[in-house]
Amino acid sequence: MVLPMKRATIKDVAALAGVSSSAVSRSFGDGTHVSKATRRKVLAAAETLGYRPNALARSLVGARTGLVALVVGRLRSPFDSLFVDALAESLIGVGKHLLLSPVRGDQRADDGLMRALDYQVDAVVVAAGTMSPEVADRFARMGVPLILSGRVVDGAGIDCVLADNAGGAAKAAELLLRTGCKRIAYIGRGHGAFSDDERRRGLRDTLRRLGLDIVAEARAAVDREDGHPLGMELLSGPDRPNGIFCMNDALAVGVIEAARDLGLRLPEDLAVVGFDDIPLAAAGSYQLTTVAYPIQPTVAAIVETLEDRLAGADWPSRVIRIPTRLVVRGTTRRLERAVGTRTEG
Amino acid sequence: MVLPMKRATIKDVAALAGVSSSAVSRSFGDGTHVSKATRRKVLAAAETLGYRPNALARSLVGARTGLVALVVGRLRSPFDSLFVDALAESLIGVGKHLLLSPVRGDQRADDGLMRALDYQVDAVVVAAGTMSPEVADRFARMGVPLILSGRVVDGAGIDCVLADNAGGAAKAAELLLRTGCKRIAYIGRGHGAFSDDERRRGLRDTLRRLGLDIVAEARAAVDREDGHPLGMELLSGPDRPNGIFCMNDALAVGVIEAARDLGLRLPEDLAVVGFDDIPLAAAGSYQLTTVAYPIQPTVAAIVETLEDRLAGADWPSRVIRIPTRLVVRGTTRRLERAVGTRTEG
DNA sequence: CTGAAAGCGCTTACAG
DNA sequence: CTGAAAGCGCTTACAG
Repeated sequence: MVLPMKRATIKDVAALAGVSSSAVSRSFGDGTHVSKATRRKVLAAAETLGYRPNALARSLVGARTGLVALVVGRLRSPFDSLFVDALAESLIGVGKHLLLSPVRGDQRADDGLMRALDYQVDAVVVAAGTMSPEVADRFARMGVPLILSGRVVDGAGIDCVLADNAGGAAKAAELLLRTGCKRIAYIGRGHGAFSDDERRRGLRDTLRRLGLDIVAEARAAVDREDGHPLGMELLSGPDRPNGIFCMNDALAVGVIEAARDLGLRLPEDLAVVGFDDIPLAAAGSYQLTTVAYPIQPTVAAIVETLEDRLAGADWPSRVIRIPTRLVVRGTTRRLERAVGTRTEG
Repeated sequence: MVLPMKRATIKDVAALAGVSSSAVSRSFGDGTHVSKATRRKVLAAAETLGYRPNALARSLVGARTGLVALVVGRLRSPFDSLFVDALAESLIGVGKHLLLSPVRGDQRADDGLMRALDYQVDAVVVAAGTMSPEVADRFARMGVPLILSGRVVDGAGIDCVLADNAGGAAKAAELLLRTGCKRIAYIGRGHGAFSDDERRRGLRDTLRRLGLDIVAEARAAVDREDGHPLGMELLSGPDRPNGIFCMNDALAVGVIEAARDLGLRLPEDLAVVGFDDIPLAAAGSYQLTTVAYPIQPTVAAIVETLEDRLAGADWPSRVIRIPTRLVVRGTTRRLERAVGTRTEG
């Protein structure tokens, strides 16, 4: 039986290589202030001992931990999991690791944020929950960058990355109008959720410019499962809408199911437009027209902002809007004059 | 403008409270060996300074880090993201934090595992990638528990948690047979993926016991997007199968799309059974019959095993099989004698 | 119960 | 280029 073996430390390597621990440390650092010969000896010793620097001890000295926390809610929508996946992968690319700080119940991201601080994270990305001013302030004072995903909050040192919600909603509204919808409804999350609010207002403002208004609204969580009952409700009433803009694709898919259960034809009786462009939107059974919110650019903007901040950038705060793109599929009617093109900016 | 403020340390608290750092440390520890009065003073001082122990420094001394790494691939299937979500949440419940170690391309989980080790994780859950014996051995020698999710690998100190794949596949096979399917195909991942292999064999063995065999097989990744072309291929041939068992629900949904594109009626012309029971399987548009692989018990078993190991349990290795359950929906024909019941064990 | 001291594994000025 | 020393923020025996 093999006895539990302690991890090799810098001292072990120094001893084997016949040098000081300083030399070992330098050999694993930027490689400066070490002779090639010393470095070679050190690396060889490290190899035989299977030595790898202890990231935790290293960060105690004042260097960065390489840890970035993500405060996130339930991974319900496919969009969320794709986002987490892309972020984790992207961070590895810049030598950082993602620490998950899940929060539930829509409330206090504060707990997750404070836990992250205990681990001396280099930065925190907040994608869910609400943040108290006290906690935000604390991050600012400690110089830990805070990046909000999907919402804008004013505050020194707080950067925000999110979709051009109003623009995307306007595109959806215009498409619905131009394809003949007059009674347009909105289904969203409600309760003051940031992106939801912006999308609803984007729709409303565009409609109002033409003298129309949202004819009905429903609020829910953001699941496909929630979309179904809300769709049923909205579509069973007396003054049925003939167009529905949904806060996201997951809800839209639920609405489509509901429309089918009611025997409505899409897009003849009802047009549906979603938001996100999750993979399922392209599935044959849904063919959902939607406002694409691309994940790669979003994650890239987050990581870039994060690196700028860690490099010392000290602008008061930055808001990056990710452009959206209308993807026209089968749940909306054809434009009278549209020919051939399926996607438009 | 507020100057960046250093985090309060144990010394700051000790000074303010007028005690030694030892006293502070004890007050934040198990609370033993401190008088109530001292403790109260310390906690008050900590409160005013906003002090919280540095988790990293704490773990340097030899205690645990509270970090658990998850080596995971792309979060493609909804099952994966639900799993990550449940695991992260469950770990918070026992005071641990999930560090994401994403790996790509199906290969070397080794990189992710070694990175995890650099952060002195208390344990690692491996849900993707292949692991070299050297790395597994290293974990064993260092006494860091390794828990495999979804696969069995022999090795000292390696525990495994996974579905009762053979049993689940047998249930699927029996249902297909009892509802009249004679030409049964399998669509899976191929390339020796562990669970895929077990499910395929479970199907084959059950069929063989009745003198039948799998009439066709297709290999793919595990996406819905992959299921479609494979379904097309399998269903366009001369000797079309009338029953397909898919390695997971995502693939099955793609197959359903393909069947529809070909004008096949489900379940009359073709029966489809999946595995996992993702939320989408219950959607009106799919109504997929599937072998449910429940996530909560799986995650619970993982966390429990992890805690047992950290508590010093030293059995050589443990394999936990999570029972599956057949959920009968619309993609399979009705049993001749079945009445009323939609779910059977 | 309490504090001074040593030490966890590293890095970083500081001399040489 | 190189090493001895101090120190990062904590905990843990060890005396008192």
